[in-house]
Amino acid sequence: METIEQVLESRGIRVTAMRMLIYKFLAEKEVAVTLSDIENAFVKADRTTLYRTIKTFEEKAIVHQIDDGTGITKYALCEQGCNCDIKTDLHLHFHCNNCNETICLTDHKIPQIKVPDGFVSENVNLVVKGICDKCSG
Amino acid sequence: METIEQVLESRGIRVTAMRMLIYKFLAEKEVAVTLSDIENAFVKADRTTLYRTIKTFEEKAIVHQIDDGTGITKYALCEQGCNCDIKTDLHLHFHCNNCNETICLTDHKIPQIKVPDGFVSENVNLVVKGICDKCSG
DNA sequence: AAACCAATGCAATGGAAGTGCAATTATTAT
DNA sequence: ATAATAATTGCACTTCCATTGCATTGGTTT
Repeated sequence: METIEQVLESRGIRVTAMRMLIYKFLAEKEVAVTLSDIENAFVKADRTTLYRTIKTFEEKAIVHQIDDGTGITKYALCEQGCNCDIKTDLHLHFHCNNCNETICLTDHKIPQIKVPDGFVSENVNLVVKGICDKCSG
Repeated sequence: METIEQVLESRGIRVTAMRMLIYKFLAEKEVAVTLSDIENAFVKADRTTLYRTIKTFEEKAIVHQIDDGTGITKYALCEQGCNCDIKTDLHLHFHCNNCNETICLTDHKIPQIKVPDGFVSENVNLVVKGICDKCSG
């Protein structure tokens, strides 16, 4: 089991208290979070710091960005099996229309999508919307 | 062949000069357009009018909204075969990373996506990113 | 023609994303 | 250990898109 420090260091991210807290916050969350979510969790910290921390995490490929169609970008930790640094990685996310939460279905791979002749597919963003398991129960 | 007036009236949209112009503009475009695109095409009209016109079109299901991940929502006419009013309709859009344009691939159907037990799929948003036919030539 | 309702224009607001710069903190070299 | 250096954080500000309230215009109906 890797510690948070080890995770950060192994990706070339300098360890700070703030970064460890934010990483911990993300790790505890089951769902993708917005910048506002993080802001609300760390009211003492500045928005810019939180913003740039997430951007750093994103650059170093320990979080990935999710566009679930709500208009607000969300972020989630890259789990085992999530190859966010690989361009051709296929993301599958589920957005609940009831509780408005977005979760990563990392173990659900996306089938190959055929595109017309002349088109080159580099990346696929797939968001399934509906009712999640908690809300449908 | 339906006239623009007929299209609008059949959906319960009152016909105005502005609305006909905007509809015509959308019909002539091959790609999905942003609100700014429409603004630039109709500099004499007010942004609010254009905005609300698009929203009206959207409510009446003659245009659909596209979130291609650029952060700016785009709109496109619902073509034949596009059942935007039907919840389970599967949208497939292609976003070109080179020219930044987004087009609807209405004739390309999306394979059924399996979701875990307890999840109910109502809608799927699928955006393929890459290089379009014009840019790859 | 009067009354009514929808459509349009103007002004302003809100929210999220992003940037420049100063201040602070951590790291490295002497 | 201390000075020099580099990275991180906080504050203020800006930009851009989306959205709303209200007054005004224009078209319909009686």
